[in-house]
Amino acid sequence: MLRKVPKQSRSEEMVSCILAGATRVLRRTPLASTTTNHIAEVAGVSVGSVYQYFDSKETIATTLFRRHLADSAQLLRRVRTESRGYSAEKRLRMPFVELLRDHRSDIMLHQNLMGVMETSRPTAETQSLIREITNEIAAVLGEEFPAIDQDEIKLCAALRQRYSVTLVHSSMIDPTLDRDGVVLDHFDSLSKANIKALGARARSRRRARVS
Amino acid sequence: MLRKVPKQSRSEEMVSCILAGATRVLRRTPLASTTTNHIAEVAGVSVGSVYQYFDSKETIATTLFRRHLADSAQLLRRVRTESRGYSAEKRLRMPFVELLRDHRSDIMLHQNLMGVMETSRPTAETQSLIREITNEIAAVLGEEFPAIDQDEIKLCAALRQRYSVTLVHSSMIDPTLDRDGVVLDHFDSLSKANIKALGARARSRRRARVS
Amino acid sequence: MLRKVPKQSRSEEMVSCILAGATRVLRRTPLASTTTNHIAEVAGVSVGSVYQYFDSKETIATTLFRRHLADSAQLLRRVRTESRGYSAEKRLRMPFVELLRDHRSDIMLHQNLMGVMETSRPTAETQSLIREITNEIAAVLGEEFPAIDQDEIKLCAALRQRYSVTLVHSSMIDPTLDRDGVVLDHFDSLSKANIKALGARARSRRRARVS
Amino acid sequence: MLRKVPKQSRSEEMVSCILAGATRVLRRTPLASTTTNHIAEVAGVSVGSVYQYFDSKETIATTLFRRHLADSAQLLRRVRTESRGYSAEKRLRMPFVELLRDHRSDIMLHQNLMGVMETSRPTAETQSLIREITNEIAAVLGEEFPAIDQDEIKLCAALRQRYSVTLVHSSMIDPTLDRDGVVLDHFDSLSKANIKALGARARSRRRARVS
DNA sequence: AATGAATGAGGCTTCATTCAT
DNA sequence: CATGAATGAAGCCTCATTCAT
Repeated sequence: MLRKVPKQSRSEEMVSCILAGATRVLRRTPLASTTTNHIAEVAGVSVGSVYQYFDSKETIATTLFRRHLADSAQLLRRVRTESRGYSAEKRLRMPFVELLRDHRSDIMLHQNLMGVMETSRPTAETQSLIREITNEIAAVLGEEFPAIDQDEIKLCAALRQRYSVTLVHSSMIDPTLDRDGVVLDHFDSLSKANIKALGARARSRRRARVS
Repeated sequence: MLRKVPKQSRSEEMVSCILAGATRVLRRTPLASTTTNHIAEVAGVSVGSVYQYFDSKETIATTLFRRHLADSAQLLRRVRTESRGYSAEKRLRMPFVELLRDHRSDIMLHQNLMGVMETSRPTAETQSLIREITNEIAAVLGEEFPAIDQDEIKLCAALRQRYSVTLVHSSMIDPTLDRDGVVLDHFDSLSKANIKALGARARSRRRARVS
Repeated sequence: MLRKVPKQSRSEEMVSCILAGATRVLRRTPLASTTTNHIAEVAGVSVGSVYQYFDSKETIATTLFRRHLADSAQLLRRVRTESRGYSAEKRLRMPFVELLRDHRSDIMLHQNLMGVMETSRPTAETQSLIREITNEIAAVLGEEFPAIDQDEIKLCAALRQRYSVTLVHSSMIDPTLDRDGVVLDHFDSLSKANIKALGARARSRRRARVS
Repeated sequence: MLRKVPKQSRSEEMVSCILAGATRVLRRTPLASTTTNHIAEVAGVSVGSVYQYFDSKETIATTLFRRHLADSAQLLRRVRTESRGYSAEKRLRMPFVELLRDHRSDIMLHQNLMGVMETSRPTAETQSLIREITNEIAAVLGEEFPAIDQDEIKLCAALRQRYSVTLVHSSMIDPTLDRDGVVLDHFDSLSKANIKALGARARSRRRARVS
């Protein structure tokens, strides 16, 4: 994805600069009206240098998005390893709350990053990161429901991930959701339904196998 | 919203043409890379005509989004009037299934429409349309639970609407989630929980009144 | 110049309406950013009607300019016939003062009308109107200097007309000229020089003829 | 005024190119019907480069006008330093003749430049350049009449400058006025009157001081 | 590598003019 | 004739990208 993998510290610094600049810009400006020149200016480097390391502004946004995904995956893994013994519901609620807080403090930035996903087809690396996140969720569910089929658990995990994301984004858009913990209430409802559905599907499958 | 309210039938036709063209374009192209000229071309009208009625492509998308909301409200109303006698759960499932199908057959179009919501603050008219949809849901719930307080019903309706939207969009962002009816299973779980909660509130209220 | 000479009262009314509208518009808007549609709107008629009577917005401005020239010529003629017996200097000062007042009350309008002159080559009719004005000035000078050659007088008249116009316009542009009668002082200086030059050329011609 | 102050020699060249191109265009085309693209094309640079340095064609014309003022000031200074010993009248006539010739060989260009003045309020820089020109005239007068009060001389210089401009523009609007040196004759009349007035003031002052 | 000036395709928008009603 | 919606050529301007220094 990077045109050139930075090997020297100077190059790494350059890339960090550009990404930091882009982050600052995307916090205030919709991606559509962001310009490469502006990113370069804010980053304190020249446009030429931006093109030294990135193919286009979409590439920059995508990189930023991948970093965000990687951070999220890491958060989930950390919480999972540190929370053994608690119920799946609790273990999955914690990172949600944290992500919610992160997003709220940088609404436009995250809207911009989401926009990247919506506009371009996800790359293999992006999909792999998403899978990593789903796997983390699935791991927690699997520890609570060891009897349930792995595929089934992965589906539930994927759905849960999706609506977590949707809820976070909804909370950024819809001001009525942005207070009194309404979003958390929704999350809890969906979470309960998610786990109940898991049980239901498990039972129906067992019945199907028996008959 | 429209720059000029069409007075002659010719104008109404013009607006329809433009919206139809925009629909066709947005089914294939992300809003960001859509151009006014392209919409005009596909619509078979001149750019000038587009600007006669719309300020920008965003305005067109917003109009389309409002039409979508209006269509959804109408669908709910139609189903409600045609399904008297059935259980609330069934009466609310039907339009969900239909909306789910609609969205999945036009994923990019609906992603584009959602993008409009995400980018701009909702207008009074948009909010009013959403309220209309909530009211339809509330009406169905109210017919099944005539004893329950209106405010209580409205709250449940609002929550149910949000869940539904969340699920539809989740299924849109990752279509693989709809294998094996996973989304529908989750909808059913949520729906049952929603109605159960309503019943619970009804009973507790009755108890409160008795004692 | 007019596409069609209005014969019926309705048509005349139409033309008056359009010119009145254009006048109102050009009082506030530079000709370059004036639009036919706006003129029509302010005039309270449809664009189509404007094109029924005028070829283009330039034609409208030109017509307005011609009316202004005709008015000026009429003013000069009136003052000339009513001021016999006074010195040429006084007789020519009076209309200047009046024109100065007129222009000051409608600065942008007159700037716009001048712009028409500067942009397009003057038509035969325009030139004829200007000649009419020059002739009025020449008549006054001729009455005071009956011995001087007619051609010489016409040249002086033309120059006087030109710098009168230039002074009026300068007074509109340069704020330092717009107070304490500075413009009038200039006019008087130029006027005196004009008349002196007339005498000087007369003498030099006489000398040339003699030798 | 310039969007960006050219730092590299390449940039200065660019700006010169654009101004040269604009000059060539404005010699043939009224500013109103001049386009940025056309200027760029004639200048042999891309539109983008034009916009890198100028906000609009008006800005370009304004720059050209300022250069013209600066050139005029320089001309006056040069003539003044090279003509010591001659009478003030002769020293001031020379640059007038030259400016007259310049303007007549580029009538439309100078009409366009004047148009800029008429359309926009004069900036501080423009006013400063005009003051510079007035100072040059005042310097010449001051050398001939060292006894006269500076303020008095400045007033005469300012008036003389205005007359000159008025005459030059008159001859531009109607070139036939320059047959037989009519404009020059008028200039001489005004010049004599101007200097006579100065002498008169000088004498009256001396008298005032004596008595 | 870094720089930043130069490029120019292409999007946006206006508005003079036409023409069906 | 009057109307005003429709047209589309043409100007404006931006900004992703290149490339000489």
